[in-house]
Amino acid sequence: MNIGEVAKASGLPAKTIRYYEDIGLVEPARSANGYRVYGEQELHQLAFLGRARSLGFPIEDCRALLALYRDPQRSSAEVKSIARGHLAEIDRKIAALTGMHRTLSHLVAACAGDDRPDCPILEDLAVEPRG
Amino acid sequence: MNIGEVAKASGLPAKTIRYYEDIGLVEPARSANGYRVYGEQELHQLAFLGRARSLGFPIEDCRALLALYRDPQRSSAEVKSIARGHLAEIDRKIAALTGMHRTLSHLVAACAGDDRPDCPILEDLAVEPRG
DNA sequence: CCTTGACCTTCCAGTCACGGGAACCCTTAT
DNA sequence: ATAAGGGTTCCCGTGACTGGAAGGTCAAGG
Repeated sequence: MNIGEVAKASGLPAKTIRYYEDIGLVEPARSANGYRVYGEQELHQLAFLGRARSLGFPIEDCRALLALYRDPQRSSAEVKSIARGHLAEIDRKIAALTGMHRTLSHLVAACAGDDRPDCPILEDLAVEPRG
Repeated sequence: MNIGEVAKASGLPAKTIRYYEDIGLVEPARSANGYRVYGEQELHQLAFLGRARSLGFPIEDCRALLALYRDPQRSSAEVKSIARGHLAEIDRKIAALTGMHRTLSHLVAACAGDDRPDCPILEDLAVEPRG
């Protein structure tokens, strides 16, 4: 398969697939004309990466997960540890966003949104320095 | 005030303050020796930016908010519109993260985490391409 | 045989919001 | 004279791609 077919089948853009080769994630063979040639295995691995990325795993986690995926001697504990780390990161991000949401939604609710200049949102942002 | 004092008072790193000048957000005067010189007004504006950034507003939103902050003729409607746009973006991000969290927490719960290779997490990631 | 169009290739630049570090200048105190 | 602790500019790196330029390859049609 050429990169276009693999892109269609995996759902990843060709650009992304080349990038993954660049950083050593999935390295296809080359045909005589220099085109990338992918087999079923590479296709599976690219789809695996796409799914992992869609769950928000950073690339380095994906690299580790892919290595475990390839290794029949892996322990599920290693996989679970990576997933738990990522889950903790997700929790952190949700907490940060939830805090912003709470503050901002209060401010938005308090703002008249008319043509006068008075605005609780700006008043909140204009907090005293050093206070 | 020199950049160090302003950094302390505003809570922003000096690097960030220089960056904000680079992109035209807050442009201080210069003293004879080339040092940046900040007044109270600039300090307030930098603190304003720090607060806006801590609520997750992207820089271009901050630029617009700062312009409104400076403009006594502003309408609160403009401020509210920016805030609502950002709030929508936060909602989008929370929804995406919540989806990841749901999937991942199920998978983590289902994984034994022992020294055997069988792993529901990897099985989920190894979804069939094109299916 | 030539051309067109759809592929493919590499490489470079840009994204966002800074942070690290080098190399150098200014001021004050010892 | 020198050392410490400010300040300055400039360039590179981050994460995970995306866009675009310049050019090679291949199959079909006139």
